[in-house]
Amino acid sequence: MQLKSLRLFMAVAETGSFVAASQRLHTVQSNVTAHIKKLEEELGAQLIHRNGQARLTSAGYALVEYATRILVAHDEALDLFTRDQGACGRLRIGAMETTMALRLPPILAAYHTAYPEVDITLTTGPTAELTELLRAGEVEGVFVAGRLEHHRYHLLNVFSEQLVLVGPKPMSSMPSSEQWLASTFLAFRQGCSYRQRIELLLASYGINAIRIFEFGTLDAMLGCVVAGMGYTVLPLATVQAHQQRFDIHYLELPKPIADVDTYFATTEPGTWSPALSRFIDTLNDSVSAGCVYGRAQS
Amino acid sequence: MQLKSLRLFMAVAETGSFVAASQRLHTVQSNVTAHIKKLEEELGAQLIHRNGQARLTSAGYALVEYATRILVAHDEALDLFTRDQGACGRLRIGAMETTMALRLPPILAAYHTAYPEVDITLTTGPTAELTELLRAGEVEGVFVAGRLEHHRYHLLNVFSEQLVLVGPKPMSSMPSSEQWLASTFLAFRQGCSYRQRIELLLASYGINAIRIFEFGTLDAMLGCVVAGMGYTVLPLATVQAHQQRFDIHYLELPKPIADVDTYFATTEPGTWSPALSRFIDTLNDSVSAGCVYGRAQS
DNA sequence: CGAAAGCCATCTCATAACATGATAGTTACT
DNA sequence: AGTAACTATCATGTTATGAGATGGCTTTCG
Repeated sequence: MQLKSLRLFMAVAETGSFVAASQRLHTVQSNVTAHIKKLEEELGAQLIHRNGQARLTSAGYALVEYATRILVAHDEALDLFTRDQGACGRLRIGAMETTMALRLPPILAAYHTAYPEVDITLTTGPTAELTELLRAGEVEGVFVAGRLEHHRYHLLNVFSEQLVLVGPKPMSSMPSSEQWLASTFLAFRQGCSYRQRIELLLASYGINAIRIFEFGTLDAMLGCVVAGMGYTVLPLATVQAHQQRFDIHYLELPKPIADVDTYFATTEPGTWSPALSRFIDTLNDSVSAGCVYGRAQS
Repeated sequence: MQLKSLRLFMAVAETGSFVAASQRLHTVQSNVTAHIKKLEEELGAQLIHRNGQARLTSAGYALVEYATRILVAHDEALDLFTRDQGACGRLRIGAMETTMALRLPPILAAYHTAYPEVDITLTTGPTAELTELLRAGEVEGVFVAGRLEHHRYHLLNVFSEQLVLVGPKPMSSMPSSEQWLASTFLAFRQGCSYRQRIELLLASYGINAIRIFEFGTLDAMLGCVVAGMGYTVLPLATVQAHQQRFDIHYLELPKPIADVDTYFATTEPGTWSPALSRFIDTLNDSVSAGCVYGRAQS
């Protein structure tokens, strides 16, 4: 059975004539005859009466229902891919906790307003986990800190964050080694790229082994900072957004360590679903950002 | 886009391999490549990652939903027509009032029990109207009295009725001409074949013009018979079934006029939908009857 | 009743599409 | 690096398809 045959069949059913059907679908009458005949052979039943006017038989009447379902689904699929604009289905996105909390809401809102038919699934996690999800194809794109290094991905530089050291009291300078050793570093669970930054920073101070406490959510972590449990490192914008609710203080970090770019990473263009394409459009509209490619590396 | 391509695509999606997909659908790997490639060209998006294992891209993931819908509908249609047994959809049947009331219920019940998925639409009317409905394709089969004479139909002799004259009092012989002229003949509306019979009978008595009162339903007609409004002609079985409720009496009519066969008329076999085929099966199971064809006549 | 017009089935032919098998190129794994 | 498994590409024979012409059938109109 061919989609073309079903289209011709429906055209005959609707026009009541083989000739009219052939004209509607820009082909020739003999073609219509051949397709209908083949359909009839496959289904083992005459589909159309040929007594003067072409009317549906009982069997044809029964086929109409299925043909309609098939062709409607086909049309929708074609429309989705070929017609610009419009998206539906599911969109699975991953993001870091901090990005999710601060940067994503307006973008998601804009996207959802524009394409309400898309079901969005959000996953949060540290950069390493997100990268793995993307690699495994369980999400269609992830917001991560720093460039991905494992595969060939399409990277879109969407945000530039400035990391700051966050503590319970005002700080005028970096805590001393003694202070570090006396406190705990609060971080997201393994894989958080911010955490790697602070480890790098501490290493430059000659501090290698510090106590680390891992959190799953931002709020819990900030609560513990306020309680004086230790320090953490977060984007400046995130800290400022939470200073109303938490009595936290920050210290700017040295430039090369402080600057972190957040990328939206996906597989290469051309593999994008319409829903994903539209999301990237929305992203580009929301931020003015450059666009670079990551390269495979062993 | 071809159904074959979608099947291969789904096979690749499910097996995760072009080779496995080709084996599952009994074809060759290069074929799978070609079909997927064509699909990708048509949709303008890469559907499958080929990095070692064949995983769906975001676009492929989006297509799965539509492909599933299309293929499920296709499978159902094929199953419906090719697999024996099973029927669904709609079945539109017409029948005379008397057939509907007495003969059809057990048959419809049996059919509905066997094929609950079929929606049955019943239409009642006199033979002439039913014939027209069948000709116009608005019903798939009709129960009519006597052979259809207009087109080439498939006729199934399902019931043999014996017509009797029905009146309000016991009769030992045919009413006299005076009695006829003094009363009314109660009949279903124009087109009822029983009515034609009585007109034939009366004509043999030399009575041509009698008063006729037309009814739409059996109950109304019987009520009027009881009230002494006139005579009517009905199948013996129908009269006997109603003698509990109505004080009616009957007189047997002369053989050639009394005997009426009820046929189930449909278009020719081969045009039957599965639902209709199953119905005819059920009919054949319910009655032991011969099977004849009506012929076209100008 | 007969002629004409419409409509569909059939046929042929040229072209396009397809399935196949072999081969080359890629990637992942050891 | 070498191997194994996988996919892309190519050449080829076959099939399927679409277009046009023709003929038979039915309906319609004079």
